Amino acid sequence: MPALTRKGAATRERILQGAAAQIREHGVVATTLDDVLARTTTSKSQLFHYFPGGREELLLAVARLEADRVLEDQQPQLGDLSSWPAWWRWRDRVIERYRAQGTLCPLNAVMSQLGGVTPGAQAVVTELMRSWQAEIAAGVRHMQQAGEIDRALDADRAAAALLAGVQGGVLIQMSTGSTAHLEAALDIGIAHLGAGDRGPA
Amino acid sequence: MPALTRKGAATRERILQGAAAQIREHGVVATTLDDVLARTTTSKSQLFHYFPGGREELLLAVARLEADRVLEDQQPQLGDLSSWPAWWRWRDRVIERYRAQGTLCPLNAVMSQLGGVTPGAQAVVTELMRSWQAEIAAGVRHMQQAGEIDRALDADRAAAALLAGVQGGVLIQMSTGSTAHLEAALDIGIAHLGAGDRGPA
DNA sequence: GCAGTTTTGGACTTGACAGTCCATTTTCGG
DNA sequence: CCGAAAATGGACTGTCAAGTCCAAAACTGC
Repeated sequence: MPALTRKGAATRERILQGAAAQIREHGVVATTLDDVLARTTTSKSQLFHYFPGGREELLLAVARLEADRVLEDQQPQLGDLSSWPAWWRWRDRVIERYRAQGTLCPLNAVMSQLGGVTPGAQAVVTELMRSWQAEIAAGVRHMQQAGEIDRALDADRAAAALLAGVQGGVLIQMSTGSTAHLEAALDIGIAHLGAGDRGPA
Repeated sequence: MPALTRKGAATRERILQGAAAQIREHGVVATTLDDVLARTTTSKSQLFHYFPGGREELLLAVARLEADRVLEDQQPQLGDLSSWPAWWRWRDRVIERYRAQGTLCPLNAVMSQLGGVTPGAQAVVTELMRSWQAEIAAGVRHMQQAGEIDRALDADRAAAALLAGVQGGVLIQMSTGSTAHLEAALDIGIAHLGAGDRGPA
């Protein structure tokens, strides 16, 4: 890839964002390169100029974008799990986020397109899970420091279980449209950390 | 659809099973109708004869098949959650099942292909989740009857959370290849029901 | 303002795959 | 057996989308 002019960088970005938007609206399967071009008023040669790997490379770039969004959308709550009310605020944020997203999960869709095949695709999700879990675990440790959670608890393991609950809750929501499972997983998961039942709402 | 001859029924079944196998091995995206035909030594006209809706109808039929497998593969353990050792046996069974399946989840793949678009597709998953959760909840209630679980616990809600944990654990395994999250979700989820830590292995 | 590099437009190639059609063979009930 | 209904083979079509290519335009540094 040659050096990028300011104009070039802008075009590349336009294509990327356009692809992400198109996928969010219509799903991966129904998104063709021509759709993206039409939406972004660019041409084939440009797309392949900035994404020499073609569709696959573009999809991977979109996956990275979406993975970042997932964590950003949970901030600042996720980064500050330092009191029980803060935990419940995070819970509300997560539920609200996915309720708004509806039954279309761009990341999951892109992933099952790229399949376990692509090496880079796995890396994106693995890294997302890693940092997500790390932030939750940090919150657990913080609460342990504060004496709010039993120090005997394995913070990483607890975070892993809670994360799994969230993932599953979202997955189920994709199919059923209901956030009931997500809510149950979060409520019970957090309560299990030692928060008792939900305190002051 | 006209009446099915015995031979006809056999052919239909061969196509269905062949499609399922092909998808399990190569994923949905990489599975074409011609692949299925080649593998099952059938012809185009047969496929469209038995699945007039073409690819989409076939995919949906495969989804139903796989959904059934999911529950069957957990029996008899899932149907007999009547003691703590039984719960842990179920846990082991689930983990073993998904470890064996590896990083390819036919059902999830088929679903994100059919998207939230198809009405029938959602129904398949929704029904799967419903009965899965019902079986878990039945186990919880059984344990409550036996005095092993606090009767104040909401069985359905607990089952929902546990199910979400399992789903998420599996989903994460698809990407990372590790069953760590699945194990954590099951261990902590079951322990939370009141089993304390894992008893006699 | 010149030379080299980057950017752009868009026509063209290629391949693949879903779905159609019809003629032929097999099965089934009576 | 016999006629109707079902099953089968496989060639054919149409479409659609990914990716290639080259020549023209714009931009950059000097």
